[in-house]
Amino acid sequence: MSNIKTRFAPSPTGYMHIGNLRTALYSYLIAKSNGGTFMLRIEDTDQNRFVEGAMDVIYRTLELCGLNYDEGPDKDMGNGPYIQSQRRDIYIKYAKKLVELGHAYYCFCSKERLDGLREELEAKGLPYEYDGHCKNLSPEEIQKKLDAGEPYVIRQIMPKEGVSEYDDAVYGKITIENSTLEEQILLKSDGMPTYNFANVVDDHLMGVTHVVRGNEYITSTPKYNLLYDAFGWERPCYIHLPLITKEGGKKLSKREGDASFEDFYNKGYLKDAIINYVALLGWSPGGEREIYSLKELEEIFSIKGINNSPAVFDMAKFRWMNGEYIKMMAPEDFHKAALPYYEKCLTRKLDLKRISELLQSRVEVLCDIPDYVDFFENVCDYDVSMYVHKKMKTTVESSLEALQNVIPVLESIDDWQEEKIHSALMEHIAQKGVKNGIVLWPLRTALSGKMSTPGGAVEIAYIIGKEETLARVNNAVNFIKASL
RNA sequence: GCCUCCAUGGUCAAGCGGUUAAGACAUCGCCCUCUCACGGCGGUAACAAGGGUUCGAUUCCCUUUGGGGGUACCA
Repeated sequence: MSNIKTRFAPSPTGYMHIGNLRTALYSYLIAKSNGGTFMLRIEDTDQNRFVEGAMDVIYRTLELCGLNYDEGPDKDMGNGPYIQSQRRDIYIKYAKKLVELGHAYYCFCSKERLDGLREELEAKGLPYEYDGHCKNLSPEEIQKKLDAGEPYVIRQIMPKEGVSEYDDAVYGKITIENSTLEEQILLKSDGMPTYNFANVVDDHLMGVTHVVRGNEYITSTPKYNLLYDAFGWERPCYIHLPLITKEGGKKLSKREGDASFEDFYNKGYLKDAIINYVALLGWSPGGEREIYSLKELEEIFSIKGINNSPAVFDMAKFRWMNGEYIKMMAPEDFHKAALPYYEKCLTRKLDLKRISELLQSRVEVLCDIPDYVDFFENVCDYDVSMYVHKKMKTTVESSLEALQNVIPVLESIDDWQEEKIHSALMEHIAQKGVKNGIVLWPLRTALSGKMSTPGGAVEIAYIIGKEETLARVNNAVNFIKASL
C-alpha cells in the first residue's frame, strides 16, 4: 500500500466541466495506479457563488463515472469536514498563526480604497498591485482596529527579490520571479479563506501528497510553496494539467453545450466513451491501443504519459469513439438505450428490435437516432433526382418501370418475412435479367425518400409492413409520373 | 504591459542525438454490398522560423514568431 493521496477539489458550480472531469479522472487514476487514496473535497469558500444543487451534480457525476472516492464529505476518514465552508475556524486559526510567524499581516483597507488604488494605477497604465498600505501598522494600531471591530483581511507577505522554483511532474522545473508575487489575501473579510490559502491548509491537514489541478495554477504555486515553508510543512508533488480547448483554441463553453459532462451525457454520449476520450486528451499510454475501460486505465495510467501541451477537444474523434462504444454494447442494451429515442418519432407499430439491429453499427451518438429512423414513420418530400444513381445505373425512367413491375411481386408475397421478401425480389430480378440495383435502389428510395438508410429495401419493406410498402411504392410511382 | 508555460500532419499523438518520423480521428480512393454504415486494403498530409552545440539534430541551448495561462476579498 503506497501512501500516495490525491484529491479532487471542485468548487460547486452546478455542472461538471469536461476539463474538471479530466482533472478528477487523472487524480483518481494517479491514486489508483499507485494503490493510493483518492479524496473528494468541496471548495465552496466563495459564498457569492452558491448554486443550489451543485454538490449533487458532483456526487452524481463521480458516481456515474465510477470515480469512487475513498474519502469525502459522506465518507469521513478522520480528516473532515471535507466541505471548506465548514472549516472556517481552522483557516482563521492558521491565518493568525501565520501572522504570528511573521509571514502575513492584517489589512484593513476598504474595498473602496482598493478600487481607488486600482483605478489610479490603471489611469497611469500601470498594473494593479496592492501598495502595502497596512503592512507597517504598529501592533498597537492593529489591536486598536481589531478591538474596534474593523473588518480586515489577512495578506501573505512575499519576498521581493530572487526567484522561486519548484518541480512539476509534467512541466519540469518552474521558475518564477518573486517580484511578481502579489501579497495575496489569505483570509477574506467575511472570515472565509481564499482558494490560495484553503487549498494549502487543507491539502496539508488532509495528507494530500499529489496535487493534480489545471495549469492556471502554475504561476501561483510558488506562493503556496511559501505557505508550506512558512508553516514548516512538506510541499506536495505538483501535477499541473494542460488546458483543453476546442477548435481554434477557443474555450469549451457551457453555453454552447460543449463543455459539460451532462450535456454530452444527455445527448447520448456513453459515460465510458467520455471517460476514455477524456483520458486520452493529454495523456497517452504509448502504444497503439485507444480503447480502454476505467479498470484498465487504473492499471496502466502513469504520470509520465501526461502531455504538457494544450489539447483540442476533437468532436469528430469523440463521436467516433462513442460509436465504438455503441458497437461494443450488447444488442439488448443498445435496444434499451435506443427505445426512448424511437418514442420521440415513431408511433407506428414496428419491429423496433430489428431496427435496433440495423442501427447499432451506424449510430455514433444516441441523439442522432431520430434522424436515422424518422422515415419509418413518414416519407418526407424528396427530389426525383434521387432515383438517378450512377453506380446503380438507374434513371428516373428505369426507376418508374422497376417500381411498376415490382408492385405485383410485392402483392404476391403472403408471408411478409424478410427472407420471403428477399427471395421474391431476387427471383424477380433474375427473371428480368437486370442488376440488383436497377430494382432495389428505386425501391429503397421509394420506401424511404432518403439517400441512406439503416438497412436496404428488403429490411425496410419488412419493417414498415406490406400495406405501407405498397402504399409507398404507389405514391412513388405517381410522384415520378407527375414529374416527367 | 509584466510574469510564465507550450510548439511533430486539420485534430489527438508516439518519439526522448543517428528512424523509410509510428498509430488513431478526419479526408481521399478501392474492395465488400440491395443504399448508407460496419469491416478490409491503400493514398494525401507534420517536426513553426533562424541561429548555435555536435561527426550528426524533430530530439539539447538561445532568439524570433505563434498560441495558452496568470496578474481579484474567483477558484
